[in-house]
Amino acid sequence: MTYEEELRQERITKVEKLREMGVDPHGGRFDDVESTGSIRERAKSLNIDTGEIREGERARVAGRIVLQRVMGNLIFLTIRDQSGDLQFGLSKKKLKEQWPALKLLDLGDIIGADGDLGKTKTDELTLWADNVTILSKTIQPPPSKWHGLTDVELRYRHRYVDLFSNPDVRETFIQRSTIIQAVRDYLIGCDYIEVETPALQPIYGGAAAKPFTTHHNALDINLFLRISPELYLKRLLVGGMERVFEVSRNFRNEGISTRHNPEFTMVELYEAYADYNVMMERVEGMTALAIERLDGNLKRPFGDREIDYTIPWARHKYADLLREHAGVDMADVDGIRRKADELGIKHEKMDDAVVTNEVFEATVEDKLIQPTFVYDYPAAICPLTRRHPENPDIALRFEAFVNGMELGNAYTELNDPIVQEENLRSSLAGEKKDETMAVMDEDFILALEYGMPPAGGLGVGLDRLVMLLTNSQSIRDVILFPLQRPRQATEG
RNA sequence: GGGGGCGUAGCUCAGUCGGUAGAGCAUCGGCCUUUUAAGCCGCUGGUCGCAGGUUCGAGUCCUGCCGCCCUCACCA
Repeated sequence: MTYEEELRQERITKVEKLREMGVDPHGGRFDDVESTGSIRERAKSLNIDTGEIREGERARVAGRIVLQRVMGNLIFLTIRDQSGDLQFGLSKKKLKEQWPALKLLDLGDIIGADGDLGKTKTDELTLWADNVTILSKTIQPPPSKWHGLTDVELRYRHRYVDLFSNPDVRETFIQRSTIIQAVRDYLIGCDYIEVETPALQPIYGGAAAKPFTTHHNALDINLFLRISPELYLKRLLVGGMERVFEVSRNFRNEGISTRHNPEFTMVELYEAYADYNVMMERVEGMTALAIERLDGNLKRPFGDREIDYTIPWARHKYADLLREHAGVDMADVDGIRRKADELGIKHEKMDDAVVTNEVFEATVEDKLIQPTFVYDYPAAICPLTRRHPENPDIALRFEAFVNGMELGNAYTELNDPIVQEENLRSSLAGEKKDETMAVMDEDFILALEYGMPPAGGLGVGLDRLVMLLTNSQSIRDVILFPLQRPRQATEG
């Protein structure tokens, strides 16, 4: 038996001992629990004196034992719930009958207690228990009681341990919920409705990415996990749903990095009779509400930088940035190709627009630190976007960048079915076949033929928004269970 | 796929020039009714990621492999 198994066996023995005492080691319903946060708040107005036990000031709390100080017949426990930590005082005098069971408590166990509030002589707010309920006797030892779990691999593989032993991690995911709820509330406040469209799609489209493929047995057909909900949401515009959004889990069968996870969450929205300028306001608006719900601070640290989200964000034309940072004119194809040579980009077999965008990505993107809308993209790489009325080589598209990272992407949507069909039929040299946005979807074209109102559309990467607003350097720190290569069963 | 780094007790980490694998915490046993990472005494705990190689001798040097992190490439 390994030492690890021994430690586990010792705890299993304690579980059996509890059963012999007639104590259920796994508890049950435990009503009317007050959070430790609420208790701390309540205690402020009670003015409990140091060393006082306020008889009759009742409290009922449940949580996990994260620290334990046993002094023979007096035990102090630090109990952690979602809102924070609170000290329990367990005295043999008050808990005579339960004492043998309470001596079996270990770090990591989940318990509940009723008692009077007080303060110890070191002025620590304490629940002096007169009844303790064991809610879950644990058989795995928790990690280091003050370092928590630091091994990054174990943190991701055993996120549940990471969450209860590292309060900062839990706080980040609570903030994630706050941010996404703010995005929803903002859009609902703009008269949007939330919808759900297929994640299993017979044709994938709406983005340029490799899909995951799967198979439906009963229909005997191959399906793709969506890379984007775009083509379905636009069908809803045709159907007369004028403002729709979806919080969409998208799947892209591509590399993993600090900014990419194979499954990620976007909010994608479409607004009839709007355009991409309105979408810029939507990005600003949802971000501002999220910040307001967090701490209201528009100037936020990210790594060693400070990002200022004050509205309005900077707006720059794609062509202007290309001229500024690459020193070439967007219409100067030869100049762009010379620059591509300089940058070591192999562009011989690429379409002009693809080369242009390669140069843009290499020279401009990492310069866009403060929130910036880059607008008016080369039309050829935007098959789903309406053309500029004065220049058919320009598409009414913007991308939002923060800290050199693409946060969002928006169009004034193309609603001309004839042009849309042409765009989907033509593929660009230099684009990989399975990674182009130009995948023909006959039913989508048919929908457009029935008439889609002019509209603005927008997608915002919510994982990346959460990264930025919570100062998280890796997308894995804002995704609860990021993809990891599975380990053999030998791993604990 | 290229480059760099990491992998030692349940957890957090040391381990010098190649010379008997260590500490703290946790666990286990003992003392303890006001602790705050409680304290004190005693014990237990190891496939040094895996497999080879060099060597009288490898946690340490070499090769291959596995996993993770960073980075470049890839990637709306």
